Amino acid sequence: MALSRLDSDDRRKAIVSAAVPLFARNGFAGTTTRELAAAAGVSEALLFRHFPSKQSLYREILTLGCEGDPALEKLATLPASTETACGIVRFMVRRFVLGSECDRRDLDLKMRLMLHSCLEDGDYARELFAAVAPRVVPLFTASLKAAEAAGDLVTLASSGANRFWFAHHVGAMMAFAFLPQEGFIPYEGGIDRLVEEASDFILRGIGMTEAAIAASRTAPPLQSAAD
Amino acid sequence: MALSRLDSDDRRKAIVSAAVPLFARNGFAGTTTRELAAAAGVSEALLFRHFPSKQSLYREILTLGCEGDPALEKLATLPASTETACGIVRFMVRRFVLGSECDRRDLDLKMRLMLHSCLEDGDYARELFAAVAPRVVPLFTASLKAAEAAGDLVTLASSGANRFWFAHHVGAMMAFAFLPQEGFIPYEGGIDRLVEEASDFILRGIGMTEAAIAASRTAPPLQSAAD
DNA sequence: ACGCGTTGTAAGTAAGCGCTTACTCAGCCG
DNA sequence: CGGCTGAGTAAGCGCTTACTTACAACGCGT
Repeated sequence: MALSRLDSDDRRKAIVSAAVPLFARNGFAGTTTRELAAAAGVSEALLFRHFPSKQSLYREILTLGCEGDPALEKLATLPASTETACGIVRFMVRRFVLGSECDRRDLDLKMRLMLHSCLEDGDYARELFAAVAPRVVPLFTASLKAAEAAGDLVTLASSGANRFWFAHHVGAMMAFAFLPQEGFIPYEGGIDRLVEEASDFILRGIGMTEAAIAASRTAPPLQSAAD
Repeated sequence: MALSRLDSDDRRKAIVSAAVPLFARNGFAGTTTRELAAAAGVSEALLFRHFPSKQSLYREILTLGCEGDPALEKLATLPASTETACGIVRFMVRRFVLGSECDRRDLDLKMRLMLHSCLEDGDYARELFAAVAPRVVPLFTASLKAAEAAGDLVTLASSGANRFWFAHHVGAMMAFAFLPQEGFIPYEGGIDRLVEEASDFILRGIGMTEAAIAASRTAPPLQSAAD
């Protein structure tokens, strides 16, 4: 096997990135070290030189996977407003259903690791949400307040953070439903309509007025625009 | 091992019911035939006398698990109405978060099998939803129409079935979040408040008026009452 | 009492698992 | 060049896996 020599760090990274889809697809118990080595194009022995155990390779993948989405960084620059609240919802739903910029595979892998974690100890899921939440939830709740002040949002007793999670749940569950080749929820209508209906459902759910929802429907997607 | 002799059918059932929690907890690849035999209190050999393979035992569990929830039968007796629509939503959310009548374990097992299926081929999930949907969705959409006629529901372009699935998604995802010992979503407030906020979120989302939502909040839980 | 089908098991099997050992070879410094 | 270091592997270790085989014990009709 003609194998180009890499330094330790690059080889580690190569092994990790080759291992991600395997663990995502088959889970920890369902993936063998032989498969991992073959996918990385190296011998099993080399795999164990770089990682003391299969478990430690899996752990490394999960902790690396906890690094937040770069798309979240853009959010920080947005003003708290009705438009931002609506934009976050529509962006999130579109992303869950369609994936990020036509890259459905990356979403697929993350969702699968997420589900595997959820079936195991939940550590990965917990850390992932702990990393993501502080970058989105404060902006979202602030935007809810701004929308309320602007008369675009009904005043509710419900917690802003919880409303964010409910919104997330609708999107996330749709992503799960599309994980198998053939989705398992018999939605009506096509994908685009589904995204719009789900977004509208959520916006109504968080208390947005019909006028604000209608306005957001034709607004451009999220960008760090003027206030 | 002093083992009471059972006839073939009873032994099969005993093996299946012993196997369910193992497969649910550890998945197919993560469960060994030794563990299965030990859990059923029989030898591995007997296990293979009753099931030609580990896979066939797993399949049997999944197909048996597709049989609908008895609680769904009661629904058929309900009239299509605002109260029924609200009742279905509140019932579903409570069930997903708290489990059926204090039996959280059963819910746990079904959710886990569901997730495992979702990570595999999705067949179990698809069949389960195919079995459940026709018993709930028609009543739900009919109730939406009745609510709309009664002035309790805003008229929307959105499909009734899709609105049902969105409602389901909020509840299901909360159930997933509570699968690990420690939930992985940082909800605010206690469980009861969470159930109420989620239900209200959904009811607003499907287009229910605030008045109807408020009325349903104090209504008794679902029962086949008079119209 | 006896034969016979069914229920059950102890003791395997080959194959595959995670992981280790003992080794080769390329590159680099003196 | 010669010795050293670190990347890389072939081969196989001990153990577990899913699955089999050969045989024992029960229950029941005759």
